[in-house]
Amino acid sequence: MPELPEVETVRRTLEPAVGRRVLGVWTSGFPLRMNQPVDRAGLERAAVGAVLGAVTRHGKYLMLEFEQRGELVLVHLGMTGNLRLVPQTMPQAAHTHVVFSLDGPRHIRYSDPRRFGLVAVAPGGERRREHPALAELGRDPLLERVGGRFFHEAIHRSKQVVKTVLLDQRILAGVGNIYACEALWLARVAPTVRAHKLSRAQSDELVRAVRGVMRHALTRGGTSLRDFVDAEGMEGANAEYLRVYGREGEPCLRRGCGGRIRRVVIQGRSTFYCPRCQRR
DNA sequence: TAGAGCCTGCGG
DNA sequence: CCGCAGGCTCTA
Repeated sequence: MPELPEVETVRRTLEPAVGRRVLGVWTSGFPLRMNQPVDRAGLERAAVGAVLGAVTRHGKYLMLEFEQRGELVLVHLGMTGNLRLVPQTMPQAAHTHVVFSLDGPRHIRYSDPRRFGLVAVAPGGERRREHPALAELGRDPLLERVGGRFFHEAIHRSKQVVKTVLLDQRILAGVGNIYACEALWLARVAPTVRAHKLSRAQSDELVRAVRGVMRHALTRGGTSLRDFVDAEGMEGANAEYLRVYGREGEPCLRRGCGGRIRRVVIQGRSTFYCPRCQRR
């Protein structure tokens, strides 16, 4: 479900919880990503009794940071996860797996029907990269300086196709299937091009496109295709601005192109592009 | 470095 | 019933 713009939207809408004290943690007992059980004792150690100091993000990972504590809570939404700030009295939705009760009228609930997500404890501060999920994360294109030089350097020896490289979280953190397709369309690069074939200029263009489609999506509160909602339960409005994703067989929206959008499978993921205007 | 696997739900 | 889904991880 969520890529960088959606996760950032959740982060922002979670901010009202900053300053609240965590009173308790509840877990469903169901395992999450890779059948890993949620470490309830660890969550209690990291959060209970502490004041939520900040909600930060790197790529698709959210981090709940607590005042006067040495650990943070790491959250990844997988495909269908969501973090909601809801009234304590609201009935618990199906597939709720973690709840942080707060000293205010609302508490934080994590739900995830497919259980591909992650709620875990990681060391705080500079040591956060000791957690395996963060260890190899690449640069966040909206938080860090990422230029064509960096990207070109990272991929110029790769034998992979460019779509695969965009999805590699060790290079750019936060790009997912939708925005990879959208950025490639915007940069006029076919997803099947070998990464090492990209010129420095095309790398510049592609990185700019990644940032562009993400910033734009963020201003719309993210893309809701089926079930994405932010912490307040609001859907994003970006779906109607998608240029290629999900548009197989429809006309290319580039002025004067006249091509038809094709769907191919790359790395097991549906990939949409215009064979007419995206260079291969 | 493909491909399978992890899960549930939805739409055709 | 079948295929497909915004992600990641482990395996051959």
